[in-house]
Amino acid sequence: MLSIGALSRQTGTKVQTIRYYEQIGLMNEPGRTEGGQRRYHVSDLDRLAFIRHGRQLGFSLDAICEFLDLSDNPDQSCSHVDSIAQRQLVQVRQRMLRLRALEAELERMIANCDGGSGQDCNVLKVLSDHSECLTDHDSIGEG
Amino acid sequence: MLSIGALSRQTGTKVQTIRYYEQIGLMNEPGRTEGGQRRYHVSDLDRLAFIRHGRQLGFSLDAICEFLDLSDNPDQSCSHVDSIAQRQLVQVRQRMLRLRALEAELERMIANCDGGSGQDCNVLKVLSDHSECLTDHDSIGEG
DNA sequence: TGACATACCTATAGTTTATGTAGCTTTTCT
DNA sequence: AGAAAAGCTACATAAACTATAGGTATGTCA
Repeated sequence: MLSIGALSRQTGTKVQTIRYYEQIGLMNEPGRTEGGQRRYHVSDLDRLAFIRHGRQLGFSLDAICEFLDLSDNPDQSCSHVDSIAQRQLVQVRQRMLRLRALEAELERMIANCDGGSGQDCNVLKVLSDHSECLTDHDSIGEG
Repeated sequence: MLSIGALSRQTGTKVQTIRYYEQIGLMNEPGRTEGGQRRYHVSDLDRLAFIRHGRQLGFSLDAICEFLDLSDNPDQSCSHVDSIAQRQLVQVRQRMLRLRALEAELERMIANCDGGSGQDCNVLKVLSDHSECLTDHDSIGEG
């Protein structure tokens, strides 16, 4: 049996966050000691690790909820889950492209700076460029 | 001159969000019509597009504020610009590293998912197996 | 010109995903 | 036994939006 602190340490999740996940129904209510402290099973640890991993990959708690549902009743089709992951991958790739542009611009600015003359800053230009982003307007939140 | 709705459509930003950005000082207060409606210049559109792209890349509004400062006062002292740019560059590179790891994982997830039943859904497998995960533990929020 | 739909306005409250704090209780360690 | 560490609830705060209510402007079509 694990205390909430043990769970916290082993998953890198704040204690409060674990309680929050319980509150919103993402984690099951665990058993309690006589004195009222939470005690978890290893399966809870797995579930929490799953959730955190999903968050690290950028999935919303809602999406993770769907993953967990599928995992709880594995007879359903997983195509929906798959499409969520696909969408996430598209976003990740778009972000990388933009980051590369931004990296180049920052490097250029820093180089110019060393040269000592007055600089022009194109940071805004590289990221305000609309040409390659017609498809992802709705992609800030995830689904 | 663009209405707030036009700005909204062209950048994929909710009208409320644009007003929110104005409220917190990220967007300048635009001119108004006689009747009190906001009217924007194309430069506002660029600025907003920049902000949205920055957000899509995971930068906080604070960080975006710094970028905008660089762009607004390009004749600031070199050392100031340089230090901000350096710091942001570090962030950008960290972000790219993380995204590369995520990309690999998402690819792994999606591979072999034929939309069949959840029994052998790779997405779920990848999410529950943390061992091959290269992403670092504390990297969920942004800097 | 006038009606009407649509877009816009302000103000306020709610959402998501947590994190922080206060004041008290339980567990654990020596 | 007594203290320190960890846990408890409840409430507050944060960032970055998003929604709603109730009213006003604007633009278009007859």
